Amino acid sequence: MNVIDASGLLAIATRLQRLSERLRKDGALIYKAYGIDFEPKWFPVIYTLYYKPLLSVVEIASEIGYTHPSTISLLKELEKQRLIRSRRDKVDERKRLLQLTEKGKALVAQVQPVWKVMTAAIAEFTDTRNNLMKAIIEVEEQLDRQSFLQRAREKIYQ
Amino acid sequence: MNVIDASGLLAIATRLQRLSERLRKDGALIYKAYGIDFEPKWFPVIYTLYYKPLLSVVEIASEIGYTHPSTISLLKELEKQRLIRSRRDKVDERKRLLQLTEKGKALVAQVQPVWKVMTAAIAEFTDTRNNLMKAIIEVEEQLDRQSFLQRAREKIYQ
DNA sequence: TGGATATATGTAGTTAACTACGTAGTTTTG
DNA sequence: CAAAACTACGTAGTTAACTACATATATCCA
Repeated sequence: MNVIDASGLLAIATRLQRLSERLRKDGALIYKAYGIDFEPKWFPVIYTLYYKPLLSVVEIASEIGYTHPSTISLLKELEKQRLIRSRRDKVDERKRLLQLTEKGKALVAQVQPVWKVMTAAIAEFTDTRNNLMKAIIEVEEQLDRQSFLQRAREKIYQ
Repeated sequence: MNVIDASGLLAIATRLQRLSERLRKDGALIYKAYGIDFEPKWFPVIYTLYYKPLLSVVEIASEIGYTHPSTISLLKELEKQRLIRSRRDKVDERKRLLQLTEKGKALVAQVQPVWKVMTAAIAEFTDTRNNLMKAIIEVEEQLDRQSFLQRAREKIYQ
């Protein structure tokens, strides 16, 4: 047992990050194992545009929970891959509207079975006494109610 | 509800990362609120050297679960801050042994109460139906038994 | 109705992790 | 006991996120 794992709740951010990276790395290998040219980091944008086919840059950023500069660089990469394309919004000239190309839609069709397998695999290893996905949702709810910072501030005076 | 949150288990890596960053950011603000010059990223090394006072670069890297180049850059920063110091191992000249300086130990003494408050706050918002820390530990156990990749591979032929 | 404010996008630079590779010292082995 | 393999550390370069700032368009209000 290493010291960090033994530190209990204090290292929770580090452990969340470590688990995330572990899953992401295997995710990349799974796409490869299926012979599909798809990177895990593309998932949020592609998945979002599949279900909401025409969105602006800021709308996508908000959907996927990234900042807009991060989103822009993702979008650039996906446009270079010809998986998405954009056009100006006629009504609001500031906006650039993004959508999947035919190639992008074909890729989604190709990855659908992999997403199904992944979902099944994740369901398998997160089906433990304390369900990870539910725990995440519950903690986010708690934090929306009162943030980590606010809670810590309150405890100063106790 | 955004598309990513609605995607269920598929976006679990993204959501783990997002939660981690949310906690880390608030962590930084909490240290500041207490008027302590301490960055969340220092935690793994400082905490490890507090409990295991003399370790080599690779030993620290392994303890905190980072690669050794990442660890080296963290160590450089902490040496610059004069919170840790190093010396060659007399027995094995390849090794560099790290330890906390007096300043480093004093800083630990100073942050101890903050860590206590943080632990209490984290315990509070993770005390939900599905306990987040326990869920992480359980999932890591599952993955040690059989990785995400292996599980996905098995499902190809089903 | 035009000046102030807000919103949408974009660019530049930073950061904190990573991989790949190189060198030096230690251990193993034919 | 010397060559090969391994281990420890370090550097260079990459990546994927971020913040800060800039510009253009739209909206609001005095």
